[in-house]
Amino acid sequence: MVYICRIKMILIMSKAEKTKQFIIEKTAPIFNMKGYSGTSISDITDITGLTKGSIYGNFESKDEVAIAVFKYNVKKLHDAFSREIDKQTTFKGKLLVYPKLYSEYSDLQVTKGGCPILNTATESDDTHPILKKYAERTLNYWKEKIMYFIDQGILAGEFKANAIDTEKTALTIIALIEGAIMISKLTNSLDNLSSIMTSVYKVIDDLE
Amino acid sequence: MVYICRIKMILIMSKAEKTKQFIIEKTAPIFNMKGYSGTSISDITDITGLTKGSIYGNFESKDEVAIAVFKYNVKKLHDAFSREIDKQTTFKGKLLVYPKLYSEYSDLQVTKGGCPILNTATESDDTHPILKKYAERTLNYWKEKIMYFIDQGILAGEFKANAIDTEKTALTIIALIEGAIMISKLTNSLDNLSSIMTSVYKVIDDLE
DNA sequence: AAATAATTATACCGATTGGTATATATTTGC
DNA sequence: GCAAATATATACCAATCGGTATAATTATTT
Repeated sequence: MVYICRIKMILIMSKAEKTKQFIIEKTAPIFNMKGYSGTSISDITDITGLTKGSIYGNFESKDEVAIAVFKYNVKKLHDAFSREIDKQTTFKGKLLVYPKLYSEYSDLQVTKGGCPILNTATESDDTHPILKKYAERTLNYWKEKIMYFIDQGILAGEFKANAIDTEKTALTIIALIEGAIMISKLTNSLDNLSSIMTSVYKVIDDLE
Repeated sequence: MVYICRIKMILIMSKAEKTKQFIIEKTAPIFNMKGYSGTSISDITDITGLTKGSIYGNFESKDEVAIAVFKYNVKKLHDAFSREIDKQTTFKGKLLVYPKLYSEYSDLQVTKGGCPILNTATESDDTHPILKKYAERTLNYWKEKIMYFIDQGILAGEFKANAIDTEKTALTIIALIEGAIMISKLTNSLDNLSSIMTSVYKVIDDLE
């Protein structure tokens, strides 16, 4: 299903669209590792093997590449989690996918350079309002998703009603995960990552 | 006491040391907001009113300025918290200073641009090993401090013995705070900050 | 296969990057 | 207050920055 879609997509795509996608995929890890201001156009031409003219023939500006790359990185992460979440039959199970995936594989394999939301947020909150807006929207989308799982879990009788501050819980889970990624990357320790993930487990456990 | 020390320090300092300090103080918010690669030497000359020759007469390189600025920002934050921590008589009280200060004032007033550890960590973990090392050491210092308070709290009978994973708790508190700062800055919401701080309160409360 | 449209490469733009050599002020020790 | 030491300013460096006009090359349509 996914594969058929993918092949079909590639067949339908024009040359320009393919090149555009190629640039995005090749550049994604660079932007996520070096950041917006740390990534230069020559970084993009180096990694893609294309020339400046080709890059600017497919994108209006460095900003446009950065935005496309951010969306790509987020989608990649989103798909990886959705695949696991869809397998779960309970809402608690769906929520537990977050700490489970992070403590098992770590996000480093999905998007090289850490969490794109965290990276984009910390770099652009004082400097790049456009990228900031994209990061903010993504964060909000994630928060709403967690809140939805909690609310549905309450309706399904999985979690205790009345005593839960849904938004606070969602924000706490996100804060723990993002803080854990930062710590884990800084200390080069997957142990630290999974250690903090047990705290996320507890937050979710405390809902019932 | 603090003021006397400060005046004495200024009197003893040579011209160069004063200029050096002046550059650090003026540049501190810039580096914390725009990051290492986002801050240029001309940003430094602009904000200080000095010339390039003067900057390079006092610092060997941009790296050296960045390191000095990082240390300065950390010390500023450290002093603000230490002042409150020293007032507390119990170890639980000392631990509670972190969520208390963050939910009351927010760190934004102490170090403009957010938490220097978080900013430096996310920018330099894949790009700047020297700055990364400084951020890592600072994080470790903070972790050890929290662990010390928990351990001492256990010895003093404030917290329950045996059932506490000291390191995990310290990491969880730090992750929550750093994640909260990121979220709060991204969403421009102090409500989100204090909301997550209540989760830090709970982590500390659960120790007893 | 030819004509047209779209894509990529080349060569360039002015501005800015981090950094330095040297000249000019300014402190400092005596 | 004078001389030596230090600190600051000026003018410059090659390299790189993001971006563009145009030429050469490919795809696509007919």
